Amino acid sequence: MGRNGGLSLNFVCNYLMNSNFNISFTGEYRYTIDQKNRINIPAKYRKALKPVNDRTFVLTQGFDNCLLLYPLDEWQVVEQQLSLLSSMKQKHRTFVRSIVRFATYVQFDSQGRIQIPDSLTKYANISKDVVFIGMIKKIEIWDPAELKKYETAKLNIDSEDFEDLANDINF
Amino acid sequence: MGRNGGLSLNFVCNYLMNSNFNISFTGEYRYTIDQKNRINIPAKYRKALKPVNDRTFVLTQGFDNCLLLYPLDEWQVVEQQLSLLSSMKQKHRTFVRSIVRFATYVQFDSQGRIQIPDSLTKYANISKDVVFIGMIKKIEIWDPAELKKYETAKLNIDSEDFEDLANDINF
DNA sequence: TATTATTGTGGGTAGAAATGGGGGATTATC
DNA sequence: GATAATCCCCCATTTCTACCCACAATAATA
Repeated sequence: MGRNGGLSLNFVCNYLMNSNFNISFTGEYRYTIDQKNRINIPAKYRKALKPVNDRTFVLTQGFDNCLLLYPLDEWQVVEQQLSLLSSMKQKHRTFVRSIVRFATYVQFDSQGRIQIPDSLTKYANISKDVVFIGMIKKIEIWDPAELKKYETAKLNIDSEDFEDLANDINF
Repeated sequence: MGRNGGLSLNFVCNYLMNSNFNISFTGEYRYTIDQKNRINIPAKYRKALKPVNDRTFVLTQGFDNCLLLYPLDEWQVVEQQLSLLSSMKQKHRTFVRSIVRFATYVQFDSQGRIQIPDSLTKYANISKDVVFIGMIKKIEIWDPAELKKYETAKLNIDSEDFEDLANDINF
């Protein structure tokens, strides 16, 4: 910082490009939702969020009854792609609508919480507890019961597929 | 700005990201129309509107019995495109006419409301309630019943297409 | 172990947002 | 020119939400 509280250009550049902020989202965390539909975002995720994002995520519907939380800049990539789809084609319109329709900009408060719209808690069957799962560039939010349901359903997934994929990515 | 004239980090970040005016239209909101045919524009959309637009949108017919609301500057892009179509071709003329003919400039009042012409409420079957759906660069306005009708009709859309599209855009 | 910082959860409150309605100015219609 | 219709600005009320403070639980540190 400059001596009078102003920011030097070097400082800002370093801050913005600094590598602590390339940290990805990993791990699993469990939290509770309060009466005002607020949930805490795991501190690790908050710390991993680049400052350009200005404490904002985009929350939307994912597949399999979970919610997806994108850092603002990651979401803008998605949007960019979506905007390339033609609004003349019925199929494309429907697709864009189904994704964007539930997307909400959420900025966490000074306590680190975001508010979840009713439509999304309903979609994900969220009532009391919530599980965060880091997915590298984005975050999944599950109701614990839904997650379990999904897991047991997928337990007998062909483990060869799994191995194939693992090989593909050099895991 | 900081209290002593220095720049806060948030301010700098916002400035670098071109402030909050790159924010797009997302999410879904429900409002009611009043006796004077006025509807509130969701505060989030108003905030996302660039100041150059001077509180004005262009309202017109969309596909699927919904209305479309373009920020003025986005509409100008559309007009630009339309003007490239040949006026020699009958098909083009019809297309241009069908879009432009119902386009109305609307400026929201100090309460944040716009007024909807009768011809458009009639087209979209709007009577009492209204659903706004953000579509990134534009906004759709639906009558709830029409929307539902449309949704149930599209429920049996090929879900493979859906997954393909989702894969394409890395969602 | 004692002490301090951080994190997660609860709740109150000022200000913003949503909605309804009045009334003057402008425009349209006869 | 008189009347009606419409638009635009203002005010009022209720609902909602962003922001604030508080505090317990946990983690970190001396």
